[in-house]
Amino acid sequence: MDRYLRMTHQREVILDELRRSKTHPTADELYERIKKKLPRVSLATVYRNLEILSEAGLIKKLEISGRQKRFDWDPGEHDHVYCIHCQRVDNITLAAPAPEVEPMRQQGYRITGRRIEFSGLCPKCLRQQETKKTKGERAMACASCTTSKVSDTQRQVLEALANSPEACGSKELAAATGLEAKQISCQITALKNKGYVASPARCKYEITEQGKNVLG
Amino acid sequence: MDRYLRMTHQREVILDELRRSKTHPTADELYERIKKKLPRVSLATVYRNLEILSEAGLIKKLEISGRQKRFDWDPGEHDHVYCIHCQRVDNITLAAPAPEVEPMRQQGYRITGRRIEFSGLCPKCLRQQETKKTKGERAMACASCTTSKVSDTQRQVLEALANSPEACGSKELAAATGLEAKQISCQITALKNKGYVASPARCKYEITEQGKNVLG
DNA sequence: ATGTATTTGATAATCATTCGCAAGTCAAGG
DNA sequence: CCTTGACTTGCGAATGATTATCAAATACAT
Repeated sequence: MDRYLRMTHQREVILDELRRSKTHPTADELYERIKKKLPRVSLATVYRNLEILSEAGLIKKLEISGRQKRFDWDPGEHDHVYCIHCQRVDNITLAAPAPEVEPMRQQGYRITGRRIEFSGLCPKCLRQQETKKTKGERAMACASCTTSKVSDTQRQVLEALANSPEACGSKELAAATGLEAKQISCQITALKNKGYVASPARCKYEITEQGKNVLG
Repeated sequence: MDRYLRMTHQREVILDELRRSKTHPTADELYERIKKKLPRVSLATVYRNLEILSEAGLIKKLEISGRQKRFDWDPGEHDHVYCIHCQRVDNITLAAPAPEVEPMRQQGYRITGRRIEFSGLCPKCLRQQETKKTKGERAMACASCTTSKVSDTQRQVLEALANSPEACGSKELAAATGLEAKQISCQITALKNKGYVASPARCKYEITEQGKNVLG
């Protein structure tokens, strides 16, 4: 005897919206889409219902690496790949149909679930990566904090800042440049030292006049 | 040319403390232990160094299901089980030595990593579960919100509250009773309706005189 | 229709983790 | 031994994702 579950309008829309998505959206992404149909929904409602629906087995909550959880309209058992660059998650079919079992109750555990998860670069990010020939930039990133001229990476960051209408955080810069958040903060520090970037508020950055000259 | 890595005292202690732990501690657990040796360390330092050390490949960051990340002194490739009840994480050895591969670049992805993760009940929680014969309590939990007498689960929660010297949150109650957080909040609501529990502050609960009578 | 358990919206709270900053350290080169 | 500049640390405040609270609104069996 399961707990009673009402089919409210918002519940319906949430389920419907998830089912029509080919990707595995986060609660937040789903919320943005649902707002278009139900402008008054609360983010909490989306979270609540995703939780309830996955408890009821109608959908599945994916706890892939990373911060945000994603949701899958298909509650059946299957595995995933995620892109370490853009965080996208896709289904994947294993070559060996038999996953693998282990001596039941290994170490005294009673096993009730298993999860297999691959990671790598999705086609899109792969292409992007190849055209950018990253060179040894990454390891050198922090060493370049004091050189007077800006590196390619720093130029990228500066350009992103120049294009932003207002001060933005490192997350946005990471998204705009396609660089890792790690790198961003390091580059920001370097750029601040050079006087090309200013921080009007904590965690917010903007390009200085001096910085614009570098780009120009 | 890797980035220059200093071996500071705190770095040393953090690495040492992780290496001597048989389990896979969270940053927070590690912090608690390290504080005993270095009373002035900052939690941020622990996080920072765990991140740096795992980037350097000296340790490994585990992104197991759940909120907190855990750390493994063994950076070699191996798989894990975690207890869905107490969150403990252990190593596990697979029966089939060859996990499984899939047609490289499936769906256009360039695969660079894979993770296999089992879940279940650890020996300790298994025993605890068996002695408690949970019955159908769980499904009925919310339906019982209005019955006048308290359920076994509610009694458990009340006892935990009675034992607490001050008002406590649902997380603590979950820990004290071994129940799911979900259930706790439901039971708290029921107990508040009955007048056995009061909430002196948001998210904090305490037992009322009336509640104590029920227990007595 | 009606009573009532469930659900919603809005918002505050939580928790794990990260960031900014100023002060402190370290190692190599004078 | 003393500089120097990159690396680190402690601290507190900020972030981001998710969850909880609570009064008001709903949906459903009867």
